[in-house]
Amino acid sequence: MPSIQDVARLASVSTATASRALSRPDMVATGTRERVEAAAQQLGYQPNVLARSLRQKETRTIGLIVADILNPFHAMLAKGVQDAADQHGYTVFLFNSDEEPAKELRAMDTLRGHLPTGLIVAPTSGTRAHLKTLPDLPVVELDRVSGHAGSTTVTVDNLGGAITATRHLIELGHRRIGMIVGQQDISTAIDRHAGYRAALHDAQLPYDPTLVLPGHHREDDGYRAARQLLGRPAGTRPTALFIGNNEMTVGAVLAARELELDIPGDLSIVGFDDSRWAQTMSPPLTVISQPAYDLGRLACEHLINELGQPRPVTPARVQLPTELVVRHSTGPPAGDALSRAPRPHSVPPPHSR
Amino acid sequence: MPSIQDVARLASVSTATASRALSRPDMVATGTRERVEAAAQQLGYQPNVLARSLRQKETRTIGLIVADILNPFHAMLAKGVQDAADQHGYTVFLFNSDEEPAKELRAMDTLRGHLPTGLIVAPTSGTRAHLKTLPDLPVVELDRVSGHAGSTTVTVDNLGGAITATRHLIELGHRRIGMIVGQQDISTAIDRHAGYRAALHDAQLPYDPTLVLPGHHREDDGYRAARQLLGRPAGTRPTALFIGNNEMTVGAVLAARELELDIPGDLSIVGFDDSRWAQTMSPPLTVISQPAYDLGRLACEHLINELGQPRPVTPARVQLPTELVVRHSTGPPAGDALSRAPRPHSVPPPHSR
DNA sequence: GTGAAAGCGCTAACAC
DNA sequence: GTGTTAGCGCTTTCAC
Repeated sequence: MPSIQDVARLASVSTATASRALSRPDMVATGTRERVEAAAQQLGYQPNVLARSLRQKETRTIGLIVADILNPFHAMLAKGVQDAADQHGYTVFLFNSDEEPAKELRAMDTLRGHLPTGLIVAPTSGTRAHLKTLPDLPVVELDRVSGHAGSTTVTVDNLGGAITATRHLIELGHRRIGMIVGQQDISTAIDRHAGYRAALHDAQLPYDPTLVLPGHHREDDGYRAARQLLGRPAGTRPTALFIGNNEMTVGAVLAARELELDIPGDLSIVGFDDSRWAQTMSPPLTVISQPAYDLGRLACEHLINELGQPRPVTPARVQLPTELVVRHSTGPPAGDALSRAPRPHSVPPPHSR
Repeated sequence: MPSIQDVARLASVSTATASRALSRPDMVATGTRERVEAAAQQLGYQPNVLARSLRQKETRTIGLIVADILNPFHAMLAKGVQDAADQHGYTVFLFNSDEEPAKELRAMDTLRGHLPTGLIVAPTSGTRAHLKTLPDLPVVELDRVSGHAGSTTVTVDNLGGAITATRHLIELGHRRIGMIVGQQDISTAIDRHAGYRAALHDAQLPYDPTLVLPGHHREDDGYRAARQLLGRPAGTRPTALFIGNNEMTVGAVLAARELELDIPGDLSIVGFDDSRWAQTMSPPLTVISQPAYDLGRLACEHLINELGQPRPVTPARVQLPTELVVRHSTGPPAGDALSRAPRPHSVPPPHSR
């Protein structure tokens, strides 16, 4: 790798001039600039980011910690962050916490040594404590909030989304609506749970805690919780399910299939977060959709914007709306309008394009 | 951030000794070592990776360029790479090429400035040329091969997988088997196409080029190609489709649904690459499955292993097997055993767990 | 076993 | 406008 010394020598200038010519062209005579540029070009010179960062104490690097890159929602968050970072000349260090606080802490330690200019994190239950190890780093929390005082947050309206989802089921005539909820130390799970309760309350329906089962956001958790809820004797079994995240929804749908329940004839399902899977599933799933890409993009842009500024006393709170997308996994409960006889799965309607 | 100077001062030693105590404990007296460790602990010292890398000319960083992190297959590759890197104390810089050679080149330029210890890349059509800009960097090509002479490659047996897939359809009685094939400047697409031809040839079936449509690996390409193939008049329309990647398979399935074709009654489908979508689709899809995680893991481990060694004349070629997973999207052609009357979609069998 | 000193490649003060 | 020089934080000779 040629260094700036090589470039300077070839252009017959000092390294300082070469450096200026390349990073502050206006501080240098036109002829000199051109000579330096030609030399750099000829040698295929690429500045050593390490040396520059060490000197400037500024790496133009952003740390990103998502919970699980295999989850399409998180992959989309990452994509949004990366595209925005790219556009502003920042490089992203991506880490997975796999929802494990310990892994998240390891990622932060590694990151710390790389002196990122800022950090974007989709929090786990440990994040609030872990962020204390990075006192001077600008932090944006993405999708979930940890409670750390100094973080800017970029989230969706989880409460509103959950209310809308639950209300949709209520309006269809459901009275026994189960919920599969995420870990109660994760903000999104708490908010969605609260929304569910609020919608029931608004409709003057009782909140039955036995209809609410917890999971850890994984497909398996959704499967197990659904088996348990749907295994209840007829009459106490929920006629509809609101499920707190995308992965658990998959599990719940598989459980319903295994029990040969017709969706939505025997059971209505609303998931949180849209995906191709939800769209092409049969029947296509009614969901609360989230603007995942924009969430990631905005998190990154807010972070970069804040870098110049002094730290405000109250960090920004960005909240994006969600949207109810009604497809074919929700309908009136069986007792209402339809016979309880088992029916074949309906043919899914053509995918709209 | 405390520096090693701070640690040294607190432990009343020179920076040299502090450095040794932390990275080469055996070169230092036990008492000294303990004092330094205590000081480091107390200050929350984290070595500055930039300074270390600059000095050692070795960053313990691996560049990873995948085609599309939103594609679950590529996300899984990335996960495999990252887990392995993590385990060996390496940090991964992840980039997306989005299948665009220009983006790939940009990623490589950025990467170059960060002096990665090695590079893992899922090639685009431009990779072979681009790698010439990184002459001394150990490179592992992942999933696809670019033709670059110096790269170790970690791939699956695409030829064998395609032969198996096509033979499976032939054995079911299909004679008009269409293929939707990827870009013919991507090695996997070439190999899968060749496998398809080879299997036809082995069965003494003619190769009909009008039954083979190209796509650029995207869902939309699969959709369009399938519409075209399935729009042919009955009698010349293929009774089965072998599709060259996961995304295009989604598009093809949606096209078949739109045409209200029963799968597998009217049309058998085999996809390349398994996924949760393929498993939970109705009907569950017959696929050639690939060990994506292992592919990523092995790519990383090979790269790290090679770092010490001198560059061998002939780089390693690692090839992992694929596996035919027969589910319910393949069956005998309609003319053979079943009526051509439209039938309702069959109820998908319970998901095995 | 430990310390002094040099230097990785770069940029920013400071001269001129 | 340009050159000289110092120094970012670290590791590594080379002395002792």
